[in-house]
Amino acid sequence: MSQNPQIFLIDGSSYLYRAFHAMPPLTTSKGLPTGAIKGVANMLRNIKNNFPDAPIITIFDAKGKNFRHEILESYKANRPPMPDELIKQLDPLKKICNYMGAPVVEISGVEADDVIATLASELKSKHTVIISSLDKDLMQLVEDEKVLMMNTMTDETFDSKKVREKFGVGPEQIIEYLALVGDSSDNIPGVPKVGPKTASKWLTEYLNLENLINKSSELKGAVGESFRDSISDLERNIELVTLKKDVPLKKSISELVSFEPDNKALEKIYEELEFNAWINNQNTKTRNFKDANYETINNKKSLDNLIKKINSSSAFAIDTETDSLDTKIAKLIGISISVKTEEGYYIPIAHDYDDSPDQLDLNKELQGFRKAIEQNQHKLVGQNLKYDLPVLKNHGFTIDNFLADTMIMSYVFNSVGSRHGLDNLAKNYLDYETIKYDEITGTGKNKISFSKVNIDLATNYAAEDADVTLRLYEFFSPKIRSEKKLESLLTDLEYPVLKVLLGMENNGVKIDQKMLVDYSKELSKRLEKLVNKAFSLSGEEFNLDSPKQLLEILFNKLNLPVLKKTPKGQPSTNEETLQKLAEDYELPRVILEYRGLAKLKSTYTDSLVNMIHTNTERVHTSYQQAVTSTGRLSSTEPNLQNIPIKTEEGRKIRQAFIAEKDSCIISADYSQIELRIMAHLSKDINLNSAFTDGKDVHSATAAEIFEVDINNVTGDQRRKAKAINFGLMYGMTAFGLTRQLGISRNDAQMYLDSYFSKYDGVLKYMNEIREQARKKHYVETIFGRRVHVPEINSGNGLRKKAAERAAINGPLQGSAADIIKKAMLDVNQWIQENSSIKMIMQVHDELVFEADENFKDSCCKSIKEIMEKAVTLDVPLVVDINHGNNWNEAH
DNA sequence: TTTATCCCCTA
DNA sequence: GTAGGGGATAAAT
Repeated sequence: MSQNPQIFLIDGSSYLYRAFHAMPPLTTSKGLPTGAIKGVANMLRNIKNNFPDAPIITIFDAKGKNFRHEILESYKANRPPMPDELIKQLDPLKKICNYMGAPVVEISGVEADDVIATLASELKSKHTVIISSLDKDLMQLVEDEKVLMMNTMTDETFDSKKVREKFGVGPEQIIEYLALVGDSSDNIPGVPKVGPKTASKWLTEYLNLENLINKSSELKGAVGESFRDSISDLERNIELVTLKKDVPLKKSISELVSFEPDNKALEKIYEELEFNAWINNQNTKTRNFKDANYETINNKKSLDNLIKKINSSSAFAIDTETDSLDTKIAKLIGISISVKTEEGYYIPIAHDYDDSPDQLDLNKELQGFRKAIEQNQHKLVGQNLKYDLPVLKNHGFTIDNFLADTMIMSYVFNSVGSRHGLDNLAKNYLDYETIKYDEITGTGKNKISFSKVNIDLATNYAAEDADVTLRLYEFFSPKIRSEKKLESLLTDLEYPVLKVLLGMENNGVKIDQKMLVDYSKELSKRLEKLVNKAFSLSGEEFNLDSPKQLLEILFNKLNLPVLKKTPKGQPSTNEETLQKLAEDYELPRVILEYRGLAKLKSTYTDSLVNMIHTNTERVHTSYQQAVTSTGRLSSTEPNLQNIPIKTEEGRKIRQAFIAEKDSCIISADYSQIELRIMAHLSKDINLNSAFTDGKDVHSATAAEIFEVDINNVTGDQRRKAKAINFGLMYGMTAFGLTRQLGISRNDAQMYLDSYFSKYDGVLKYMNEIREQARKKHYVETIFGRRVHVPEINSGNGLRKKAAERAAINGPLQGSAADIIKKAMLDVNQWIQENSSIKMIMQVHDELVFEADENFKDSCCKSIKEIMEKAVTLDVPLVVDINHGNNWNEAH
């Protein structure tokens, strides 16, 4: 290592874009976007923290064109303009850099890279220059002992050896390498057919471009031909990728190096940007909270002390460590508690490794602790309690209440901004990097059970999780408490729903295993026949499951016409395309049938059987309460919300969803709930009257659009009206309608115009929603749930339009989700008094029950009534309800 | 072993 | 056109 002092040159523009896309769309309470600022500023803080003595200079691209545009007109022509949301963040960020003592340099007419090259060449005699950037062009500047490059995101440092490893050529060859390969992000065309492999091979063999050009006749094949054709472009490419090292600077080097920070101004701008965690925290610890104190509880005295603290606290966080994600079999390895931020306690219970120390026994020394938790359960805070509560319950804790769940708090606060796992929340809201589970247990085949984790390590990890959970609780509490609707949504809807979901997951659903296994065998036989048929039609064997191989057969071997391409440019083989091809060819028809049956077998028959729990012989899905942007639940392992229904074959899967002996399945679903919500929210007269008069809504719509009597609506007219009604809820476009109905663009537009002229209340409502979204960046459901649409003012037209559609859909889908959640609470309340029925599934607008055969009719009557009364809208809510021996019969 | 792509199932 | 989960293959690691 060189003895010269280090200095950092930061490529601000490069990190700005990266942070903009990587960070959640944070804004201040006034709506100023801050995600990108925070990302870049955080990186600077880390550098300052890790290299406290190194000066930093930040370089940004100046606005406008530069000399490279004169060399190549199309240079960077494929770059979209900088989004508005990003432009707004430029000035505050540059201020922060300056205040931190990392002066900003931007010079017009050249790029940031040229400025960096100039600074590096001036500084390298007296400093070790570390260039921090994501841009590979800068690799050309690397010189061992003098200039290094670093990717601060991944902590990779590049010397010439690392450059050679990554690109196959040294830093001095990078310019010629780039001239050969080109750069798609800068829109510099390289030599066609020459990629990284060929370029490094040639440059290693011929050492430089000059030799390569002189001996170009030796180069073989199509690649050689392509090279000879492109020789004239190479000189231009060299000019484009070579960085200028003689850019005139406005400030002297010594001035830049000795630039002084302004901490007062820095505090002030952090306040304006609401980076609260950074205020008064100049020294940035990335891992441990300042003075955090984590303790292992392994004797009676410290346990009693902890119990006292729990008793006198106003809220305490709890987290369980176990050996399985399945709560039904998970064994409790330890429990962590935090009663006060910066404090955390870990009680190891079942750690078991060589020399593991004695631990307190759950049924002996920990009895008093168990009582304390039970008695203080109304003060209990957790992160994803749907996991911890059943685990605790299975280990003898009687808990059916809690104070807060930080995962749900985050979800209600902003369902869109980020994922709601603890690690993410700590990072996004506390600026804190947690110890990761994988770090202490390892991954893949080296992964060890938590019981094998050293207790000291486990204490740091687990106590930190409890500490972070309590901090998150304190972070979200005031924010949610000040918004009464959000507070009510959280405590009156989501928390009670969490408890209902616990019950449903525990109930599970009975599956007819034999039937599914038999069906799977039948499918295997039919699939084998189809495979053989496909082989004989195509003249060779291939993997029908591989779109890539199929594409080769269909379009290259058999030369079928390419009707559609995938987003990545490959000819598509999706159902829609194959359907059209099937009109003229047999193979696509066989593939379609194969795909349908293969999907049934792999996704439903086989995997559903695999998910039958050995202990209960039932399937227990996991409902995710903090995933969707709109408030809906989602279902995983297995997903019970996408069981087939549309085809006869598919419905056989539903026949396998059965009830215990002397019980039956009841299915209750809301009819047209989202359209009814649209009627309620828009107050459109026509739409409202269709529902209040109990008409068939699609026929009523058809009657309006086509100006016929509702009794004379044809099947085709109703089908079209139905498509329009559905499109309505998805933020319909004429283009979408065209595809759905297979009609011309003009006709689609005509139907739309006709619709909105008859339903002008709907049109008005849609415009109002878009307006509200633009102003507030979110829309609201009937229950006051917020659906954030951060890209509503995006400079990118496509994204903006997509955000508008999401804004229109949000209140409809979201209110429907609110309503069925409320219905679940009401029905569950009623179930408390009726042991003869269990709620077993929720499928967005449908609730499924398993009920005693003897009481099925009275159950149906009660459930229908409760669900229809869950909320009162301007239009009636209607529930269709049925019972049967299986889910298919009940639907 | 992980990640990306394509395809397809639901409300 | 909205909102999701997940299987199989192929490439990247």
